[in-house]
Amino acid sequence: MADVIRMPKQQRAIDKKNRIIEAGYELFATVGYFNTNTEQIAKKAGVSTGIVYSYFHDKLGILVEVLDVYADNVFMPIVNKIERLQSIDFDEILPAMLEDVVRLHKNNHQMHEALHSLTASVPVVNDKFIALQDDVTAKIAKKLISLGYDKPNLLEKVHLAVEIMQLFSHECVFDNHAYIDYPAMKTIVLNMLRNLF
Amino acid sequence: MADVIRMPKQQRAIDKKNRIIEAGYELFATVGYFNTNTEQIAKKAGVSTGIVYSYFHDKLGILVEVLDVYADNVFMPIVNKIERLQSIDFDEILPAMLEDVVRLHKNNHQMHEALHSLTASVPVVNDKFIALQDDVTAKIAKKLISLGYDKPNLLEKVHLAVEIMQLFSHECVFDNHAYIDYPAMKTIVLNMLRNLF
Amino acid sequence: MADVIRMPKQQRAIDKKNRIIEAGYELFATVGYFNTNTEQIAKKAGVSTGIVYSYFHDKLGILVEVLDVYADNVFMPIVNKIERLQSIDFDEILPAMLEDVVRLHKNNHQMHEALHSLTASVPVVNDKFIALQDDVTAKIAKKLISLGYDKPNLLEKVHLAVEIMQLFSHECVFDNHAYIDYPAMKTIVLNMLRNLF
Amino acid sequence: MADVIRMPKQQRAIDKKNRIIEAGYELFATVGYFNTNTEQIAKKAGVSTGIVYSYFHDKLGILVEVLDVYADNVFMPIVNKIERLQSIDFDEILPAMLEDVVRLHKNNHQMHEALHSLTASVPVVNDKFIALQDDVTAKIAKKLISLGYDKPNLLEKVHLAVEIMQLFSHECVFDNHAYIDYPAMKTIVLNMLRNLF
DNA sequence: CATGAATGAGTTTTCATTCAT
DNA sequence: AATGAATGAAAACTCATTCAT
Repeated sequence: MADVIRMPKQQRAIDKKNRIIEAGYELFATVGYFNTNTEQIAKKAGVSTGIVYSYFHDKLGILVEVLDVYADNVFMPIVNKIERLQSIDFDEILPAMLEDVVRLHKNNHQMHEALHSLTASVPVVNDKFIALQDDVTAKIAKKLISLGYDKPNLLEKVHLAVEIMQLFSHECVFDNHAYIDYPAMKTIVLNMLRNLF
Repeated sequence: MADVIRMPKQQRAIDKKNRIIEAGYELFATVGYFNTNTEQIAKKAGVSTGIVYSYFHDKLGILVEVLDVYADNVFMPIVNKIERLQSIDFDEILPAMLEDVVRLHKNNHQMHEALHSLTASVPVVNDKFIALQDDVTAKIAKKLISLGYDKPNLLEKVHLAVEIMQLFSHECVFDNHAYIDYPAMKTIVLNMLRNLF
Repeated sequence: MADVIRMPKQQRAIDKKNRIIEAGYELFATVGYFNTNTEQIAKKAGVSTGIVYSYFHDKLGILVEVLDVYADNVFMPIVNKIERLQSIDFDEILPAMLEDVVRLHKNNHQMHEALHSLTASVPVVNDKFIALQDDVTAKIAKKLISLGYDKPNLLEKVHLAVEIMQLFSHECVFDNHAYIDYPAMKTIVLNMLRNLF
Repeated sequence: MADVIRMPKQQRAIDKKNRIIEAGYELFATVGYFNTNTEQIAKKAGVSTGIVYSYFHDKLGILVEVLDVYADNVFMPIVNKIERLQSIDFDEILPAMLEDVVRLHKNNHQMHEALHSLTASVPVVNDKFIALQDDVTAKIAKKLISLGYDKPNLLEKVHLAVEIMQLFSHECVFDNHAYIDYPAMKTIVLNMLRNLF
């Protein structure tokens, strides 16, 4: 493993690093981490294989930064939106948030799968996922409390709500089950969430 | 890839095949499919590497049969129990079923992760997972109808219920979030499920 | 690095392992350890690159076994001969031993260089060399004592004698200095050694 | 390989070149030529990797100049001292010279090892080593003759004496053998050398 | 002159699969 | 049928050298 990794300062170098992350993102998302090799990443990014190891310690290092991008793409928009709320109206918040989660999941579901698939065998991915969930839950709960929410077990509820939204998004995106009526399911899910809070 | 694979008929051969599947199960569950090699499987099964290719087309072939075992271990007990019900009493059924799901998940969660992780990159695993979910949902729904359940969107509800139970089991097993009060969460989940039906 | 290495039991496999060691011996001797790659070793040994890693943990593992062969080729014949002595007559022993050292060095000097060159950067080689020197010195000293030698500082003398013989052999083999009259030098060296004991 | 290399004339450039040689010296000495890369040398010298190729044809070019520095550090002081002698008194010269050789070896033994290790695989290093030994031997012999020494085989004796001193220094520096009494060995070595001339 | 980013061939090592015995 | 040695393509990673800026 390379001793030192380069922190690119010139714009061109930053672009290059980002292109590698993007290429990794797409390849990991489409064929999976273990089915992607560094040469493919380099080729897709339009760089040499060597330069990859100037910017990343190793292949896993790319994954870690891809995970950060994923977090920024998928969770941050939702958290940011919640944090800008002025008042609590779950009848309004929940449908809007569910829309967002579904939409963002649609754009990133392959990456979600690819990353989730590594939690079992790659500790750093697992740790990052947990930290991300903790962060999201904590931020949303904090905001709700600051807006006056005062019922018990808020953290558990937020955690569950986020997970159920993801679960539903997952169903929508993959649409694997012919017998499922998604609009109906959506209504059911929103009812569940409404009752939850 | 081997042209023909053997359908073992003698008991000794059946045992051998099963030992390979078991070895695969344990290894895939503990270190993941991509981190396991065929030599390790053969060794753990107490057979030669060559013989593996008499019983399975390739490494993926082992995975497929491991997946079947997983289905039998995890889903079938629950489905069977439901199918033996004489009457519907959700206040009784749901807590009992949740207990079962958590317990079975505890025993098989590593395999769950390992298999789930392959849905993105290995089509056959994805297909099998979907078929399994379809089957479980259909069987439970059918039973409930036969016992007189007549509210709408039953398939969507069953599907959701099963997924939420798994989601909760997953949380319990990994216990990754220090701020979660699991008994409280369990009550919340059971309430959600109770309201669902 | 391979988890396990194979201990070949069949004669064919033993031969193969030996052919790899031999190939390594020749290549390390002629072009040096760092200028030899595993593919070259495999090719010279007439085996595939993969099989090398069945018999050796890694490239360094080959070096270690090559070192053992070197020790057997170069030091053991001399030690064995000393150990078979019935009486001490340095006027007879020293010239004979010097002849042996020169001859063996002539046959193995390239390996000597190659191995010696690694003592600085490869700890295991250094350790083996030291152990070898210790062993040779101890065995010769022990034999001399058993034959009645009773002057002081025997270990220092034996150690020095062995090193000076090697030094002279080295000079003879490489014959790098045009101005050196080797027969004359030999006489001088033998006188030194004779006076030493 | 760079077509042309620069002969630095400005002081700043000379400093830069010397810093590269120094950096190479330290790195080759501590971890060996093959375990050092040009980036490390450049970094340690405080220059860019590119500039290295303005002053040296290639990595080997650095080694060659490092070797010159080594020669200046280790052999020249001893030769110079001999050349300043006014009369021959071996009882005085030999212990003093041995002291010098041991001291200089102590300061440079890592480089000695590193360079010696390359004689087998890098012809230019071998050639330089031989030329150096020839030069040292010739200069010392010439001086002794000019001071009236007239016994035969002087070149052989000087050559041997220098080598034995190095051999002893090497033993002292590494101190690898627990059973060696170094003061006693020193006395033995000095006796040998005294008898030699 | 100087920089350090970039190249890409080369290195070590792994492993699914085959095949001689 | 069974063994496990053998294959060789492919993977991750390194580094001497070049070159755009």
